[in-house]
Amino acid sequence: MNWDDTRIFLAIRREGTLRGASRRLGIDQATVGRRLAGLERALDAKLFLRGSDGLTLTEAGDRLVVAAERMERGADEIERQVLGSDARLQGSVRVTTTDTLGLGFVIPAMGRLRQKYPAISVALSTSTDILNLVRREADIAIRTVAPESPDLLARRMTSWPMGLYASRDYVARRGEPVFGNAFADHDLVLYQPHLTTDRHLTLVGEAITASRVVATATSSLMVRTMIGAGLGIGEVPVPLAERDRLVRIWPDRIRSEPYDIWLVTHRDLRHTARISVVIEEIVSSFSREDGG
Amino acid sequence: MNWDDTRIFLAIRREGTLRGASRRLGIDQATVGRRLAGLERALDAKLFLRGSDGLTLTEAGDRLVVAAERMERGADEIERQVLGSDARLQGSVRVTTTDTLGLGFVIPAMGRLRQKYPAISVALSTSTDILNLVRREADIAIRTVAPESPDLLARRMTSWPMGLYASRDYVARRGEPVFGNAFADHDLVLYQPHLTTDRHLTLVGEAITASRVVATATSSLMVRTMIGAGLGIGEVPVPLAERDRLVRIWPDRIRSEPYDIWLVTHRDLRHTARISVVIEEIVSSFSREDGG
DNA sequence: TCTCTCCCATGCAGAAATGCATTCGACGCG
DNA sequence: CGCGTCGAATGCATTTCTGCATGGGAGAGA
Repeated sequence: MNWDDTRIFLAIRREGTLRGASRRLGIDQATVGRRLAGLERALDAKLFLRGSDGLTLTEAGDRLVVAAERMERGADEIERQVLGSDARLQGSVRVTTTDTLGLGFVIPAMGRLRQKYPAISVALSTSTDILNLVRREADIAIRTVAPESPDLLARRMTSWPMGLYASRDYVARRGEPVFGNAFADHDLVLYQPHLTTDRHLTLVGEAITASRVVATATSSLMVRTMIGAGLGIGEVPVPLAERDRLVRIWPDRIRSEPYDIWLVTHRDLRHTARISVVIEEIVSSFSREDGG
Repeated sequence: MNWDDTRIFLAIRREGTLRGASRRLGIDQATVGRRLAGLERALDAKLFLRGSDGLTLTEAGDRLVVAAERMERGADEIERQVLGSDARLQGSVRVTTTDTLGLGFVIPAMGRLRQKYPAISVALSTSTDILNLVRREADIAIRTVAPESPDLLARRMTSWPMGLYASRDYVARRGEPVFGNAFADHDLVLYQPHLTTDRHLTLVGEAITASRVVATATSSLMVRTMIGAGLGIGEVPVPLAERDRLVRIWPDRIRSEPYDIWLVTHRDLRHTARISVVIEEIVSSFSREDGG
C-alpha cells in the first residue's frame, strides 16, 4: 500500500468527485482516479461506488475514514513541526480572513511586509469558509469568532462597537428614522452570514419588520458598501463607518455584541519566524486603526 | 510532501542504514536514498546525518518521529480493517514463532491446511525476534510470553511441565547424576535466550556451577537436539522429550515455571476467515500433542 | 598497510506514473 | 427534444521514478 494514496482517498471523500479532488490536490483528474484504483487494488476492496454525479463511500471505505484521518493528523503534524522551527524570513504564509478585513487590514500589512521582508510572500484567501488551521489549510486566520480547539492560539486584536449608519446621501433624502416605530418608512440592509431562514431580526437592539429589509449580504464588506451606496440603514463597526464617512443614526445605541476580531494561529507555528512577522504586521494594522 | 516517504523515513530510522531499510522495504537502496532526499526537500530540512556507518537522526528528524508513527498507526489500522472484514478463504497468513514450535506444530498444521484450504498460503517466520503484531509485521504469533498490549488477543494453548532429560546414549555412558551435588561429573546444556552474562543458573530448581555447562543455545530446538545428540543433560518440555524418546532424570522434579505457549493475534483480525482457520489448525496441532 | 566489507552516491536504461486530449454517459434547462 | 454542463474513463506522449551497476570512502582485521 502506498501511504500517499490515503491523501487522495481523503480528498475524494471530501470533494465527492474525482474532478473536485483533482482541483484540490492540484493534480489531474485521471491521476486521481488511477491512484484510487491503485489503493483499491492494494487493499483488495472497493472503497467508492462510482456514479455519474461523483463517488460515494462504500461500507468498506467508510470504515477507513477514521484511520485515514489519523494518518492525516500525523502528516500535518510533521509539516507543522518542521515548519515550526524555521527561523528564516522567507517563504509563503497563508492567511485566511473575510473580505472586509482582508481589504482594510491585511493588504495594507502586506505592503509594509514587502518593504521589510521581501522574501516573504502572503497567500491571502478571503472566503466565508472557515479554513481549518488544525488541518493546515492556512497558517493564520483572522476571524470574528474565537476557535474552540486547544491546539489553536487565539488573540483578540480588537473589539469594535457596532453602530447604526446610513450614507450622507440617504439621510439627505429620507431623514433619520424615528426611534421606537420599527424603522417605519425606512430601508434596511442586513448582514446574514448563512443565508438562513429569517430568525429574530434586530438592528442595534431594535426589532425590525422583514418587509423593510431591502438587501442582505453574506459579507460585511458588501453591507458596508450597500450602505455607502445609499441603499439603506445598517450596522457597521464604528471605526470602519468613520473611515467611510457614514452618518451615524442614534449615536447612543450600539449593538450588544461588539465586532470582535480574533487572530488565530496554531500552537506549533508560534515560533516560526516568517509567521511571527506577518502576525506582527497585521496586529499593527489594527492598532493603527484603533489609535487613529 | 509525499506521505509514502514517511514510511521510508521510519524504515531508515529503524534500520539505521539505507541498505538495511531497502532490505526491509524490498526496494533498492538507491531508491531509499532518493525518497529520503525527496522528503528532506519537501520539508526543507535535513532529517539524517549521513555517515559512512549509516545515518543518524538530526534534531529535526527526531522531532518528526512521533508524528510519523502516528501516521504509521493509521496506515496499519487501514490495512487491518480492510483485512479484518475479509471472509474469503484465500491469501497469505503470516505466522511468527520459534523454531521448536514451527517445526513441531505449525508445519504439521500447514500440511492439513493445504488439504482443506488450498488457496491459503502461510508465510512462516521463525526467529527469536518478537515481531510486532500491532505494527502488522505478522498476523499470528506463537510465543512463550504473553503480550502486554490491549489491542492483542492472547490465548494460552498449553502449559507444558519442564523436566530434566538426557539421551539414552548419554545415560548409558555417564549414568544419572546424583541428587544434591550440583551435577558434579556431568555435562549440562542450557537455554540462554539473550546471550546475557551469567545470572543465577539453575536446572529444575537445582543450582549448577558454570564450569559444568558445555553448551548453551538461544533456541530450545537446539537445546533439545544437543541433548538428543548426547552432549549433556538439560531441561525439555515433557511432551517434546517423550516425542524424542529422551531419558528422564529425577522424574519428580520439574522447573517451577512451565513452558507456556501463547497464541497471539490482533483484535481487528479476529473475524478474518483465513486467519481463523489457520489459528484453528494450529490449536489442533497442540491439542493432538496433549491428547496423545 | 593492505584487504575486505560495509556503506552511500551517481550514471544510465527500462518501467511506471502523470498530464493532456478525447470520448462517453448522465443530468438539467430552455 | 436538443443543447450545454458536469463528471468518469481511456489512448498516447512525456516526465518521473526505479533498479542495476559502478565508483568512492570509511573502518575492522590480518
